Amino acid sequence: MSTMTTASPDALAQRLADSGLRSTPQREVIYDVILRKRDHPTADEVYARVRADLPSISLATVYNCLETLVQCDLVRAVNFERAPTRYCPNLHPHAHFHDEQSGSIHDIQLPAELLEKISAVLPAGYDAKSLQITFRGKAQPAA
Amino acid sequence: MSTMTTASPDALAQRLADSGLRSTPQREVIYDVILRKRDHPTADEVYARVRADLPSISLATVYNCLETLVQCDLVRAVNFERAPTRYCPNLHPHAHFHDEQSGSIHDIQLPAELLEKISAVLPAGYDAKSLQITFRGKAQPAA
DNA sequence: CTTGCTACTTAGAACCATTCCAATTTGTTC
DNA sequence: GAACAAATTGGAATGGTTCTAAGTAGCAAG
Ligand SMILES: [Mn+2]
Ligand SMILES: [Mn+2]
Ligand SMILES: [Zn+2]
Ligand SMILES: [Zn+2]
Repeated sequence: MSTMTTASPDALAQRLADSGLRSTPQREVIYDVILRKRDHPTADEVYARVRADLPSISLATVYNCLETLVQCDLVRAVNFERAPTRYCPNLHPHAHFHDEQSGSIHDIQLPAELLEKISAVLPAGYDAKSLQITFRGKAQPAA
Repeated sequence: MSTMTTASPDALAQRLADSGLRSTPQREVIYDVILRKRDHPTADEVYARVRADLPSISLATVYNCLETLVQCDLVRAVNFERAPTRYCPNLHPHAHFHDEQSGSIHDIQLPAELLEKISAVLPAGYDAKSLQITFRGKAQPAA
């Protein structure tokens, strides 16, 4: 299978190599931190978590590594309004639900059938490379 | 009819009064500028256009007035990634297509039927107040 | 009218997520 | 293990937006 959606930590070295990049402790720990707790942390939150393992890492490196992971398609960057960018390890096509109460982000699975219907709404001449769908409202903690 | 989608310039004074706010030259010109050219200008672009009529307006006032218009539901604020906020006079529910070549934003009409299908994808317990749909890609100048 | 009250505007400082920069460190290749 | 390239680092810079404090303008009694 060619598209991997829940990449293992080991996939990192391979992906980096494919792009002519090196595997470094910083990149490994950052990727690991994002895979482990599958919320949608900001760069600052990643920084805080990574420092447990790498106390001397710099925030600039966190930004650099996150950018690298995004380029390598191992992580997605998602934005809500003008709030700090968040990072998402879910590579399936999915929507985001932003809970206004808690500030938390929930992934919403999207049936392929629906994605097609949405893309079909584009007039001729429009060629969409990406589609972003964001809900905002109240989310009950599901039982 | 209760919901107005292409408000006249005169609607402004009424909407402001409804919220206990005053109609000012700055608010009138800014609203007018956004209605006239229905692209999706940034605050800076609004500032540039408004200065033709009000050369001494300040950028802070532009931000203040735009915020007021958004609160009064006369204009919508839309964000693309972390780029400067853009302002949209189209109050119909619609998606946005961001043309990567030109940087321009195009409104995409959404059938109510599709909007329902999209909202239906939310699990029980999720109550969405707003939905944002953004395409990104290449758009041919339609004939 | 005038006085007082409040809303509004203004210039500039502050904010803050992110990017840039120059210097150092690290890893890889011969 | 010298040479070279890639990556990391701390700190400065950036830039859209918000804040602050002072000034201005419209309105409501008196
Ligand atoms: Mn947010
Ligand atoms: Mn943009
Ligand atoms: Zn996600
Ligand atoms: Zn629009």
